[in-house]
Amino acid sequence: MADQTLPAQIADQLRRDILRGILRPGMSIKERDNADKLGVSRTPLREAVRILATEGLVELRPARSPIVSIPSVKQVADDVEVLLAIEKMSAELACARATEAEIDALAAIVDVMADKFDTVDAVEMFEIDMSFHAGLARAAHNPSLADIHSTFLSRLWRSRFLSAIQRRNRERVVDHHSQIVAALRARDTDAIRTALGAHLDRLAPDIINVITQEIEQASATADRKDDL
Amino acid sequence: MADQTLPAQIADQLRRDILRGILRPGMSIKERDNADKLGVSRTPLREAVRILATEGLVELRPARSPIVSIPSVKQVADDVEVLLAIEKMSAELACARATEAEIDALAAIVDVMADKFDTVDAVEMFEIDMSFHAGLARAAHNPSLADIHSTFLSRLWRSRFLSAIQRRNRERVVDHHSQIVAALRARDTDAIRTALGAHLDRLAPDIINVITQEIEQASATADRKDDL
DNA sequence: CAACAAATTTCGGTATACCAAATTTGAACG
DNA sequence: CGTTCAAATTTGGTATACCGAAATTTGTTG
Repeated sequence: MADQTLPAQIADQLRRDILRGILRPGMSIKERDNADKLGVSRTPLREAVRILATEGLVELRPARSPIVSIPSVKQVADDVEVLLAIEKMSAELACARATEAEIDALAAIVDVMADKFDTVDAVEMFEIDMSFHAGLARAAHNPSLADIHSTFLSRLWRSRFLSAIQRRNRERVVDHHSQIVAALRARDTDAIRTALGAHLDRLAPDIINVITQEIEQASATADRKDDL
Repeated sequence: MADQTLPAQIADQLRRDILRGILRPGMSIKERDNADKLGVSRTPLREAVRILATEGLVELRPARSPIVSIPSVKQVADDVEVLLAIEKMSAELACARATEAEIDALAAIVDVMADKFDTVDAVEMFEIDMSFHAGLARAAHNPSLADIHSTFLSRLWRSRFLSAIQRRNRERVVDHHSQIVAALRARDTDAIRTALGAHLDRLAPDIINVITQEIEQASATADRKDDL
C-alpha cells in the first residue's frame, strides 16, 4: 500500500470518497482543509487533484476552488458513447490477442461472481464487475487503449454503480460475461460483438436515466458546503 | 497569449521543444534547470511536466528526473491503433452531427492547404494538416472524444511529422481531405469511412517505419546530456 | 430594512526552503 | 589499473511562506 507515490495515494483516497458519494458533486475541494484532514501538505494534495481532473472527476476553475464534477447529461452521454466504443474495440482485439491464461483469469472472475452471487453487497459485486471489464481491456494487449478505458471507467464509475444497484439483475450480468468468455475462447469476433452488444446496449439509457434523476434531486437540494 | 494558466503556457513551450526535436527523446528534464531557463519557479514547471506526462510526451520516474519519452515501436503502434479508431469514429459521428458551418470551416482548411501548397514549409503545412483532423474530431460534437483525440494526436505529432515530411505527397493529402469534406456534405457515412480509410491506412506502416529508423539511430548515438 | 461599498478573510498560484533518496565523485585498497 | 565504498552533490518530493485575486463580512448610507 506504500509503493505508490504520495499524490497517487491521496488521489486514490479522494477518488474513493467521490465515487462512494462522500464528496458529493458540486462540493468544493479546498486545498488547505483537505491537506490538513489527510495530514499532508498542499503540494501533493494539489497534484492529486490534478490527477482527478484528468480523470474528469473534479473540475478545475482558474483561481477558484476545484469542485467535484457535476457532469451534465450531455457529458455523461458523451462519455458513455466513448466508453462503449473503447470496450467494443478492446473486446474485438482481445478476441485475436488474448492469451489462454488471460481468458482463464476472466473466466475465474465470472466464477467468483457466480459464487458470491447473493452473499456479497452491491459495492463489492460491482467492483468485481468492473474488474472483469478492466481485464477484458487489458487482454487487448494495447496499454494505450487500456489506459483510456480505465479513465472512462472511473469517470463513469459512480453513474454506472448507481445504475447497477438500481436494477439488480445479477444473473443476467453473469450470463453475459459467460457468453463473452465463451466467445473469447472460440476466438469468434462476431460472437463477442453481439455478446458485448447485448451486455452494453442497455447501459447508455440506464446511466443517462440515473444521472437525469440525480441532477433533478441536486437542483432541489440547493448549494452545499464542505464539512468541518 | 496570456489567458492560459502559467503551467499550461510552460507545457506549450516544452511541448513545442519536444515536438520540434529541440528536446530529444531520452533527454532528462531537470526541474531547476528548466525552471531557471524559463524564468519561473519549480512549482509551475513541475505541473507542466505532469501535463506532458499525461499526454505521453514525457515519462515520469519516481524520484528520478523525468525524461522525454522514447517510445518503443510497440508503443507507437499501439498509439496509432487507438488514434485510427478514434478518427474513424469521429468521422462517422461528424457525418451525422457536423453543422454546415463546421463543414465550411473544414473546407476552408482544405482550400488554404491547396493555396499554400508549394509556398509554405513542412512544419506549417503539417500544422494545417493537423488542424484539419482536430476540426474533424470536434465536428463529432463529443468533447470527450475530441479530448482523447488531441491527446493521441500530440503523442504522435512528432512521429507523424517525421513521416509526413519524408514522403512529400501533398497533393494526395489535399485530395483525400477534399473527399472527406465531400462525404461530410453528403452525410454519407460509407463514403467517409472509405475516404478516411484511404487517407489513414498508410499511416500505420509509415509511422512505424520512421520510429524504427529513429530508434536505430538513437542506439548508434549513445547517451546524451542536457545542454548548458 | 435593503443595498452598496470598503475592509477583512479566504484561497489558489507561485516561490522558496528543507529533506531524503539517488547519483556522482574520488580516494583507498586490492 | 580496476574495483569498491563512502563522502559530497545533485535532484525530486514535500512543506511552508508569500502574494494577489476572490469571496465574504461588515459597516454605512439611502
